[in-house]
Amino acid sequence: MLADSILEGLNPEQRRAVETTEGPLLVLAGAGSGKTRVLTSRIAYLIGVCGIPAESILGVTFTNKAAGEMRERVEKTLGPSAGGLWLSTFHSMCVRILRRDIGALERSRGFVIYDDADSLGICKQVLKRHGLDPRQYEPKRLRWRIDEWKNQGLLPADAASQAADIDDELSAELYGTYQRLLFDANALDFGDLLLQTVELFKRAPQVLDWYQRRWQYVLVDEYQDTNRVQYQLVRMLAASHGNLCVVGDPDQSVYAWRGADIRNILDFEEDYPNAKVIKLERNYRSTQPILSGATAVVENNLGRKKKNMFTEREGGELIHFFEAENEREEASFVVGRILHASRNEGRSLGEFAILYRTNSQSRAFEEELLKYDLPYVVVGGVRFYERAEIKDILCYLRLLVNPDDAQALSRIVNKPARGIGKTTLERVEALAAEREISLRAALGAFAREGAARRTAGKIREFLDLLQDLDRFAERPVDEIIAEVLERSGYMKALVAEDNPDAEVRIDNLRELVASAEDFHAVNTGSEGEERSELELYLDQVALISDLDSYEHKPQSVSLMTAHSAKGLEYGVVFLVGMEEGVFPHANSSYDEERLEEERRLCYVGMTRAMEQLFLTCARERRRFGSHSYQSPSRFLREVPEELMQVQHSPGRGQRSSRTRASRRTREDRLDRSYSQETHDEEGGIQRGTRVRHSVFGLGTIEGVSGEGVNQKLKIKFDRAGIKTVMVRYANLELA
DNA sequence: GACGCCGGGTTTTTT
DNA sequence: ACCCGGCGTC
Repeated sequence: MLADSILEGLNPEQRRAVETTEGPLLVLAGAGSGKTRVLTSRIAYLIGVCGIPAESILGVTFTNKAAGEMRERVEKTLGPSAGGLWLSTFHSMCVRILRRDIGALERSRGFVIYDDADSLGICKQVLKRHGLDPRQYEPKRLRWRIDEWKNQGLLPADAASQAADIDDELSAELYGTYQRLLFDANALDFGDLLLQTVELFKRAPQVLDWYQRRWQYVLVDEYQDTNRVQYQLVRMLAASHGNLCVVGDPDQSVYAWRGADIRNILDFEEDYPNAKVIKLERNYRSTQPILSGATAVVENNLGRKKKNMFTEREGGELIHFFEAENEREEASFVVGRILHASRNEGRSLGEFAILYRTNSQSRAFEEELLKYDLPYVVVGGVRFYERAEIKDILCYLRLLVNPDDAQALSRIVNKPARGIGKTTLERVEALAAEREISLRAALGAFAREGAARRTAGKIREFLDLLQDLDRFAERPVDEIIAEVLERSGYMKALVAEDNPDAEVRIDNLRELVASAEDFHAVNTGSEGEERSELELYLDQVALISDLDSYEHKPQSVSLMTAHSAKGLEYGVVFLVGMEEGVFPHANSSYDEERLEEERRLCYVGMTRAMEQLFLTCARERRRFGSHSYQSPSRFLREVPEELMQVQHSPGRGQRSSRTRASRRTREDRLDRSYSQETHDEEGGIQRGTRVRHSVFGLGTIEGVSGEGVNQKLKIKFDRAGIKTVMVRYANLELA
């Protein structure tokens, strides 16, 4: 009965992938082949049909979002019997393991997780301690090198023994110092979460044994994106029983730059000799021209495992191609098509996605969407938890959990300004290094011994503040944050700034408090946890990505990089910026392997489309503030001509007939309309002014930012709430 | 120690 | 064009 309902609607290959429960299994799942469905059905089958307890199953994905969706779908099929199932990302799985068992490595379970910025800060410290000039040996390069080693599963000693030249030897030594500083701060960086878990399993076999017994069935999603450490981790976990199911698509491997090793999936059959292989080649997503076009592109990669993808969605529109004069025209074309299709084809805005190679490309499209008041969501870019003000407050919180957190301490020691500046901090850091004590201890010591009376007083005040805050550590997180904002004087200092920029930051902090309230509300159920709410909160924010919080809004256009779009699908996709140097990216254009990765990324982008796919490029584009002229992407030439249909600029003649002169008039016209609009608003713009917006109605100006044509207004509308609009597009009237 | 100006790098993709 | 860090001035 249950078996039937789980297997119902699966094609023979999918069904086989679900029913082959024992032993190593590789599922090669092409784009749109129902991979997630297979994974969730398989889990449901293991629990509901084979009678495997949910807690014996481990499912690993790359994003929290994917894990959450999978859990949701399994629970829908099975109800409460899915409880105890472990579905998580590699990173959060490792955090949970380490929180429980890192004691076996003689480390404290109360470690904090360092993000990229913290790691970079440590790198700077390392260079300082080795007396190296950061201009000569760049902190970023060191950070990158260390990350690379960690992705390969190498500790400082391994790195040193493999060093090929003097430069590598030095770097390996710096890596050693880096690890010591992390250790002293009781911190682990992203790479450590994986690396130290492998290390734990190596050094404490009884711990590994415990997890091997616990998880009798291991599933890994997006296996083509695993790096060497993740590979080792999976191998260790599945070693005793071999019940390992990995799902992936070599054609969608786009994270080699982050250490992903495509060999992991290509060599699976060698690594696990009795492995079974199932290919899912039937595409349920895209129409024929889209699938054929995308496949034609990726077939230009050499050394690729051949797949024969097919779709039953015969017919369908050809792939549309549009070449714009510049990025403004490109954006205007895309948004024009969205307007047209949403009005005439009855599509909701949520069915459209604009995909690009780099985050910086979002801007032109955002401005154009703003112009027509079309709601949109940008995924990625500057992440919420990385904004300066948010990080500041999180650093205060981190210090409540881990007083040794040197990065957190040095970040907030003078935020808000409290008279403990750079010079003092440098002296304290030197003292900490010299006596091998924590930064916090060094602060105290400096106040007692080295500091001028004035400075000593300020340091004491600061240390008192931290101590004062400590008593809130066990309270709900939103309350702790509120206390920090209040008692540190952080909020007061921001309010005193009294400018639109500070107001945005205040809003962000309010949002932080609100999201912490949510966390508290959701989290109150899990009482039995021995870890405090604050600790759980910090773990979560450290591992959350922008993509995780991306909710598909049915009434908003989605904007994101092709990388972020992996695993998602949309009715209409615009893959924009198809120019040499942009896509493929200039940095990847001269290396065959990297170029192939760009090509796979193009394949990923194209296969996100279900019914309509638009490829666009611009002849001219502003980059780094100056003009650049690029030829159309080579990937465009790789799409068979008969699958493409050239679009022409709306309201204008054929491309060939367009002359410089006619373009000139157009630009003149645009220029005129801008200056006119700006002129209309002159003198009327300031806080408190009442204005009327054609869509949002009456509102009060709350803030002004930007200059000239880029001037933006933050307006509190009586009915529509607070919105930021660009003056030149908003069509405002004084009310 | 705070503030402001200047110069250089930046935009590759992110758990 | 923008952001950040470094350096000089107050």
